[in-house]
Amino acid sequence: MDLIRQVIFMDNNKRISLSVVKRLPRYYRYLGEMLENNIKRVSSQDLSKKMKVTASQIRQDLNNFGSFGQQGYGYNVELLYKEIQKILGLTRQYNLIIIGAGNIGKSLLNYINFKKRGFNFTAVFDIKPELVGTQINGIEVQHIGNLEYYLTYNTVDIAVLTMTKENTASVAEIVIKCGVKGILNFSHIDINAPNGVVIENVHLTDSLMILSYGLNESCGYEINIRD
Amino acid sequence: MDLIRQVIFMDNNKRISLSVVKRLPRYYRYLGEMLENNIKRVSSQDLSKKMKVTASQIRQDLNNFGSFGQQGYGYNVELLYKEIQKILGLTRQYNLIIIGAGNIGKSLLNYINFKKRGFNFTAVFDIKPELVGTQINGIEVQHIGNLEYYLTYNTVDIAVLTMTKENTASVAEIVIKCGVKGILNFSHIDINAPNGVVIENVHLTDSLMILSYGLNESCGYEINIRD
DNA sequence: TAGATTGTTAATCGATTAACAATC
DNA sequence: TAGATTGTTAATCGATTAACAATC
Repeated sequence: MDLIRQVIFMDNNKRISLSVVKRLPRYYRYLGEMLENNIKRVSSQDLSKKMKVTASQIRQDLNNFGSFGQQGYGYNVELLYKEIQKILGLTRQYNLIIIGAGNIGKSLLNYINFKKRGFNFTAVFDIKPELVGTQINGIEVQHIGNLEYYLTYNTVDIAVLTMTKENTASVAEIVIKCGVKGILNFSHIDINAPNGVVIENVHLTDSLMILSYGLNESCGYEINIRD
Repeated sequence: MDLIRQVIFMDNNKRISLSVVKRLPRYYRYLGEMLENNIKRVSSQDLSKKMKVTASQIRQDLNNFGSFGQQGYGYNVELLYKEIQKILGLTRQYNLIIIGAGNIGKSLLNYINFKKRGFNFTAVFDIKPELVGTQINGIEVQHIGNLEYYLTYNTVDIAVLTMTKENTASVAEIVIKCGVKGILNFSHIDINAPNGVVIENVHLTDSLMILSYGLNESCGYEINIRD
């Protein structure tokens, strides 16, 4: 759901559209699988068949960031994998906090893959007094009142918002004020973010509604969605 | 991440692009809020300011489905809300099953809003024997071996896949074979679906990677993403 | 009626695909 | 070298925005 034309400006004035950026994790995943299967090289055509995109798009996408292939040969899988890793910023570690120790918050904390990728949860906050002091996957839940203090003395890269939508606006304000530059928003409400703050929304209800639309053949639609 | 050009064909041969469909839940949400606040009418311009999209886009989007406004007046909030509800197929109930009783599966089962919207969980399956027979929010976990039998004798609209990616392909195959037409896929792998089956992917790792890209200012990017 | 705002056509803009020269 | 495949430019396609006649 694009509010505003979504672009990322590179310092050399070349614009990388969000459509391109959103495809990178998928390339990264396919290349990772090939790497595991000991596949050494891949042409844009090979990859296009596997991924069901055009070879043209793959080459265009990659060439936004540099020339990683070789004419007549294709791409070295490991090299390209590592390049995309760098482009995506996955060579560093990130500190994440969760605000809202409900069910979704808990599942994220227990999801082992994030740590493997360099996304480390360092703190959890909740508004409910009865949750404060309890441990989730080794992290003690703090009261939301501590949030601002915590942010002042700790570096946080990404705040994950899993609280009710009523509190989202005020919490987002604190988090942004304290310099957090990335927000993963699970609450079903929009966040007003200034430039320089990146927001990713995960709206499960929206996803179900889109499914619902697709399923609703009673009104005569024929469906052909993929994403 | 569009694999294939994403369109939905209406029976009158007009194509509704997925970009349009994906915006509908957001319109629906804003109209719902207005309704709660007793706002009776809204012009495309009013709405465009609130939602930070162009008025033109709103009118174009809506006119894919019919003429719901009135010149010189705008749109009746309640009427438009109900129209979008109908378009999205939210006037009926859906039966959902969850395959994978892990943390994400559990949080979805406990998420009260789905029921309110007509999305009812009717069964849960898992491969782990120790989980079978336990209750989650009043639903007994069944062994995955029962899945095919269950699908044969019960109507299921949407299967939510929250298991490990290793089992996703085989489970998806069963589910599709048994006639389930909607899949909400949380596992980090692509599902090969035939025409007529709608898939929504929720790839949390991808979302984090996109955030990571946006945060990575060290390589000189200036960021301006919204979604 | 006059003002406002839709529905819709036309113009623009951006993203995808095709084509091909460069070159490994 | 000959064949393959990239990087990149040009062509196409689709989505967004602008404009305005219709009309409430």
